[in-house]
Amino acid sequence: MYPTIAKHINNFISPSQDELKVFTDVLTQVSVSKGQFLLKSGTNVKHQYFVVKGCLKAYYLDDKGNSHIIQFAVENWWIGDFEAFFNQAPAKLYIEAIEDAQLLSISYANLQNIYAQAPIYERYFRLLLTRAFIGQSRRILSSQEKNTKERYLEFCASYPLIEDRVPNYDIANYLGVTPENLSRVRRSIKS
Amino acid sequence: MYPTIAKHINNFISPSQDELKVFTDVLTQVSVSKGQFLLKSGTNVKHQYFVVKGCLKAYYLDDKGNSHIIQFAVENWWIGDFEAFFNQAPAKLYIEAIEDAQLLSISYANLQNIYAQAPIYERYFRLLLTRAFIGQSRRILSSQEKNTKERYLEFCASYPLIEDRVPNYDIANYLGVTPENLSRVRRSIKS
DNA sequence: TATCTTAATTGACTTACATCAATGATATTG
DNA sequence: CAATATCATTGATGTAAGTCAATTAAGATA
Repeated sequence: MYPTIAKHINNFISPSQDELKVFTDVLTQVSVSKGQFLLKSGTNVKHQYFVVKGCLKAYYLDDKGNSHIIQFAVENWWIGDFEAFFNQAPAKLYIEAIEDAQLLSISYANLQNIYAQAPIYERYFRLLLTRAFIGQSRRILSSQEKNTKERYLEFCASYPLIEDRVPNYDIANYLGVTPENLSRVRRSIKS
Repeated sequence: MYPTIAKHINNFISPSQDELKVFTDVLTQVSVSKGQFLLKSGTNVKHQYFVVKGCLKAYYLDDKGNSHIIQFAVENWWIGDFEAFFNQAPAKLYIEAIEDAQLLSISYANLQNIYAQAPIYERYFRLLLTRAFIGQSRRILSSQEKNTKERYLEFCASYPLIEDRVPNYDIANYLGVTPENLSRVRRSIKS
């Protein structure tokens, strides 16, 4: 049952068969085609999503109508509007499929039940969060310390799987620069 | 015993008296005077610190010799080189007292014991991490979406307690701008 | 209080990146 | 395959913020 996510969980914790079942039993399969939305700003956030197959982006649309990509997700990543999920508030993010995607979703209510039934998952999400927190710290540092060229190279090194699956303007957006600027930077790298 | 941190813990979880004791029993009191270091880059990171009194900053010194403030901490905040602590690796950060400070420290080994003895603390740190993760997400978004003036105003609104305790050049550094630029921005706000 | 040090401000100049506009390259679709 | 839309690249120009240098203000120390 859901071998992909089971394997992922086993990378962080060592649940018993029963504990594993507690988790996988409440998962639901979800599919989205390229260009479609898994979540839209303003709607209620009931789920977090684990990517079995495909590629997605999570972005914020600001007052001026500019989008800001918060996160990409490929296989074995969790994605969602984490803040809204945690606070059970309306979404501030859009989540859109960059490729056709298959996901597993878990609801807020089910996750709370899991924490009660199998506290080992407190640890699982604590470890996931730790990793995500460290990743974000690096991103903040990087944005202050490095210029666009360095950040782009770092991005390519850190996300070799993602780089070729995501259009350039999305990478530029993620890095917080214009596609024009990224284009020039990429040319300067080649020469 | 350590009422400050006990109160903080009770904001997130509801431990029994015994569980609370498990935690507070292993805490150690630490003091640092203004200008002194709680941690220096390259040293082993054995502890995380809870601020009972005072104000500190955590910063990274890059290859070019520029510092980048990652975090400020005042009363009731945890501070440390979280990545190094988690990976039990040498510190990349410096932690320096901006005001004379009193802290409580917890060692890595003790924390692992606590997780085993009182798993409720998995939850405590999961919730702390969740909050910190959301805060970082906001900081990343803010740095992309907003100009210096807006970010400075946001900083003042978000950290009213910290603003008056931290020198301007430290705030500028945290925001990722020069003190000169922040000075001009502040003037433009007054008028 | 006077002295010394450190921080904040201001001015002149430079630069990295944004913006606007046009062209070239790739996909997508009838 | 041609037509059309979308994305990437290139050029010209504007601007926010950086850098360097000097001055003023505020703390610290004797």
